[in-house]
Amino acid sequence: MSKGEQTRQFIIEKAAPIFNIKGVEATAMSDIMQATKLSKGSLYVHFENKEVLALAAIDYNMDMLGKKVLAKLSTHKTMKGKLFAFIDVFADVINPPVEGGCPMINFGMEADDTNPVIKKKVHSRIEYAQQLLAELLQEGIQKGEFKASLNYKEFATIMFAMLEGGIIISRVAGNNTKVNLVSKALKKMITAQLV
Amino acid sequence: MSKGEQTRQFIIEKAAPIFNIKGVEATAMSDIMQATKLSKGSLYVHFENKEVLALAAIDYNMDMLGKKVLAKLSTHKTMKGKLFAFIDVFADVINPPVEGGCPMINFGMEADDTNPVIKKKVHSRIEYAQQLLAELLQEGIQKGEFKASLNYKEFATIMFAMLEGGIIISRVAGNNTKVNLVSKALKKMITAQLV
DNA sequence: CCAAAAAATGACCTTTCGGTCATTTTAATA
DNA sequence: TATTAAAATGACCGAAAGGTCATTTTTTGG
Repeated sequence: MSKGEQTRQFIIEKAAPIFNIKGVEATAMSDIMQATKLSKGSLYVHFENKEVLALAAIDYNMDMLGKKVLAKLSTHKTMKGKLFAFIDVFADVINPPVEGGCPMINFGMEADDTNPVIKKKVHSRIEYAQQLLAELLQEGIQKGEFKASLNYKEFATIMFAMLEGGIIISRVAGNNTKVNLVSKALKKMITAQLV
Repeated sequence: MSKGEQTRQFIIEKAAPIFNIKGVEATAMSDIMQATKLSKGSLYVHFENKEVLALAAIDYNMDMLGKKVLAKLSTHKTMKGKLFAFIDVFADVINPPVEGGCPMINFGMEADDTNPVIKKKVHSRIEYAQQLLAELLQEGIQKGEFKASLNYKEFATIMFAMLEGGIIISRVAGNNTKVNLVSKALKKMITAQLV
C-alpha cells in the first residue's frame, strides 16, 4: 500500500466516527483536520471534496458494522445461535458495534429527504441486512431447526424493524433497557419457531 | 393574540417542516427568512437565537403529530380500533402526519450524541407515546376486549419499536411496502390478544 | 387621534465554511 | 544516489453562517 493509499485510509478511519456522530452536514472539514492532524490541503489531495469523503466514511461505517456482525455470527453453529448473536451485537446501544450507533439509521434519517445518493446507499445496506436474516432463517428451515411454515422473508423484515426501533428508543433514553426488552421478545418469537 | 404572538407562531409553523426535513444543524436562518419572507432582524425579535427557534419548531412538530394521532383515535370506539388507527396514521411514510416524517426519529437521531436538550425532549415524547399505547391496551383489558394475560407495557414498547423500525426501512426505500408488512404483522399480534 | 411601545428592516460584523494553489517536503524508482 | 512524481503544507479566497443594531414602520391603548 503506497503512502497515498495509507493516508487516504487513515483519513477515512478517523473521519468515520465523526460523520456517524455529527452527521454529514454538521461535520466540517476542520473537524477532520483536527482528528487527523493533517492540513486542509492534504485532505484535498486524497478527496476531491467533502461529499466524496463523506461517502467513503459512510461506506466504512457500514462495512465495519457488517464485519463485526458477521464475525459474531461465525462463532455460532446453529441458526438460532447466529440470529441471537445478530440481535446481541446489533442492539447494544451502550457499546455499539460502530461508534455513534447504527450508521443505517444515522445516515438514512439525515439523507432520506435531502441526499438521494446517500439514501440509495443506505437503502441497499438495509435490504442486504434483511436478506442476511432471511437466509439465516431459510437455512434454519432447511436444516430442520425452524418450522417449515415460517415466512422467513416477512419475519426477517419484522426482526430488523423491531431491532432498529428498539435502538432508537434506547438511544434517546441513554440506556439499554427498552432495547433489551425488545431483544427478549424477539428471541421468544424465534424460539417459538423452533421445531 | 397580539401581532408579536401572531408572527412568532407564524415563524414556528413555517420553520417546523424545514427543521424536520433538513435537521437543526443543516437548517440556516436564511432558510427561515425565505420561508417566512421576513427579514433576519425580525426573526431575532421573536427568537433570541437559532437554538430557541429550533426547540420551538421541534415542539411544534411533535405537538402536531400528537394531535393528528389523537384526532384519529377519537373516531374509533373500540380499543382495537384505536390501536389500528394509531398504526395507520403513524406508519404512512408516503403521506406522513407531519411533513418530513416522524420528528421523534428525525430529531432524536440527530441529537442523541450531540444535543442533550433535544435528546431529553424527544425522550419524553417517546415515553409518552409508549404510555399512550399502554393505556389503550390496559383499557382494552379492563373492558374485556383483550386477554388479561397481556403484558400491556411490554407490548406497547414492542409495538412502538416495530412501527419506528418499519418507518425507517420504508423511508429510505421511498415506499410503504415494508412498513405495511410490519403494520399487518402488528395488527395480527393485536388480534391474537382479543378475547 | 396621538404618543409610546413593539415590530420590522437591512446594512453590517465576525467567524467559519468548503475549496484552491504555489511552494516545500517526502517517497518512489531507475 | 539522483531524478521525478507524489504528498503535505498553510496562506488565501469568496460565500455563507449566526448574530447585532440604529433606524424606520406599524400596533397598541389612553
